[in-house]
Amino acid sequence: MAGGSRQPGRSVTSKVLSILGAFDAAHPQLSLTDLARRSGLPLSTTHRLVGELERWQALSRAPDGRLRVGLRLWELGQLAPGRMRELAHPWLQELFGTTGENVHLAVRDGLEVLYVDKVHGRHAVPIVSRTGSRLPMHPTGVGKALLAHEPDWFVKSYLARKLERPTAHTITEPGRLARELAAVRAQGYALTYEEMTLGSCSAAAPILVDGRVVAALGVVLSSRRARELTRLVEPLLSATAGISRACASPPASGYGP
Amino acid sequence: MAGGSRQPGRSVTSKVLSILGAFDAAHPQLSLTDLARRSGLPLSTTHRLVGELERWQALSRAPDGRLRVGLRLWELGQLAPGRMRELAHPWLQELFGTTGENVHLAVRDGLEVLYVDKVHGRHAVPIVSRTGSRLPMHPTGVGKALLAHEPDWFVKSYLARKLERPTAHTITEPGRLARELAAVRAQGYALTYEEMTLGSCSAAAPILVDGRVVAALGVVLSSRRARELTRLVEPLLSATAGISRACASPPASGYGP
DNA sequence: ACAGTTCTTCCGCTCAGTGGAAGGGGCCTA
DNA sequence: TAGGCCCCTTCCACTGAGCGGAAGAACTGT
Repeated sequence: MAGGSRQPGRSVTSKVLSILGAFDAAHPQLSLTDLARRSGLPLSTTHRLVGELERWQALSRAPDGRLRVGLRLWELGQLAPGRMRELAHPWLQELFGTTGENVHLAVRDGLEVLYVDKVHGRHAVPIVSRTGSRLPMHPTGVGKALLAHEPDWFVKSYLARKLERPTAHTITEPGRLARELAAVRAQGYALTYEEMTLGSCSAAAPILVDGRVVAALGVVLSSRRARELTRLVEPLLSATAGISRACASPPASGYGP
Repeated sequence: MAGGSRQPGRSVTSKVLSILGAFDAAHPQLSLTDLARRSGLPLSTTHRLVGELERWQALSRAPDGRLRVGLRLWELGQLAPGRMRELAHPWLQELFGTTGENVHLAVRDGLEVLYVDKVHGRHAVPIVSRTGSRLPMHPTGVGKALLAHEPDWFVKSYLARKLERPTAHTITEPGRLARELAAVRAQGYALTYEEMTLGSCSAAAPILVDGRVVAALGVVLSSRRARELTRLVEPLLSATAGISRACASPPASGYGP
């Protein structure tokens, strides 16, 4: 038999998606063989599919011949629900302007926070989060701000899992975390002290549109300057208020991230 | 016959790509039927493929049930060759800070400019270009800056086509445009006066890495303030120089847009 | 109630997709 | 120069995944 033992039950689409899914922040470019390995597809199949994807510029080749995500996909990604990002960006800039600190916009996706926008200075800062990266919710400022406003059942099921503990300061004890979240909800913003990364602390606040939390805005700074954090809260809150207002007014339809 | 007259010679991959390709800036969300129409696929086929794409969050649904590009594709797009964008962004911000005007980063893709980054104030500005949008080269500042540094054969073939003429000020006469490009190359930057959009003028300069032009930086402002344009050239050039330096130093590999 | 539109499901035929294997090319070390 | 190794590309005969027309379900407006 020529086809030998194929792998039944996998649609072509799922194969294409396996290929695309093989790329991530840690592996932004892959050789064909690596790609086949990571996607779990036979080399020849990968080869053919990659050819088709390349023709459409969904994938492109680095100078060294390795494959990477193509411009066309970037372009397509720009169409993803992004009015929020676009509207919010000027505020991120303004907040960056007044504070001089790294500013982030993030949304919840599943059980993680997805960073959707970022403004930072050009001087080398420890890169905790790139645009497009994901982190768990409980150790990050934006994550706590988002989680605090989720319905009870959601928080409960979040807390019920085994929580990662990236640093010794991470709060993972369910009772304490629940109290922390209640405080966040009450005061309208979240603070973190080295809960995700040693050396960094942050302040974050939720952005509400029509009473629903759609995103969170966060500021990160070096933990040596932790005491300055409270001074950042006021400009942070005025930025989130501004964004909320901007999002609330226009013809409401389709706010995602 | 059950299959009836299918459409042979189109791979599943190409169908998936037709579906994704049906989305563009003018149609960021589509109903299933529209999607089938625009992609040229039978409704039932579209339906099935959309289902698979949705499962992977490559597509998602707007509150009204229409389909749009999903978060997952945005995330994937963030992996597209973007060191340049990332490195350059702080300079765009700085340039925006010193000039207060809309700042763009663009690359050439095919015969068009693709806007890859943008910094603008929050006050209503006529949105000429969104991140991810395309425009022809000859009427835009960044386009002229990029085109001026392409090899002769490329420019020749560009000029040989029928050139769009979005406004009465657009330069489409090949001889005049060629002279204009020579001037741009000589002085190191390009200026436009209402050549793309009435009411807007711009200045733009190329970004060189290892002697190759990889992108262009542009500033747009209202044409009422056209005489201020020349004052923007110096900060513009210092920004492009800064970006060039930043791109040149680190381990060179894989600069795209 | 009825006509129009959009979405979803069904099903048997068939050809596009499949993946093992073999062939080509580059780059080491001996 | 030969041999070993890895990665990429091409080939081919089999077969089940994909196909799309058609029927039905779910809305919507009149």
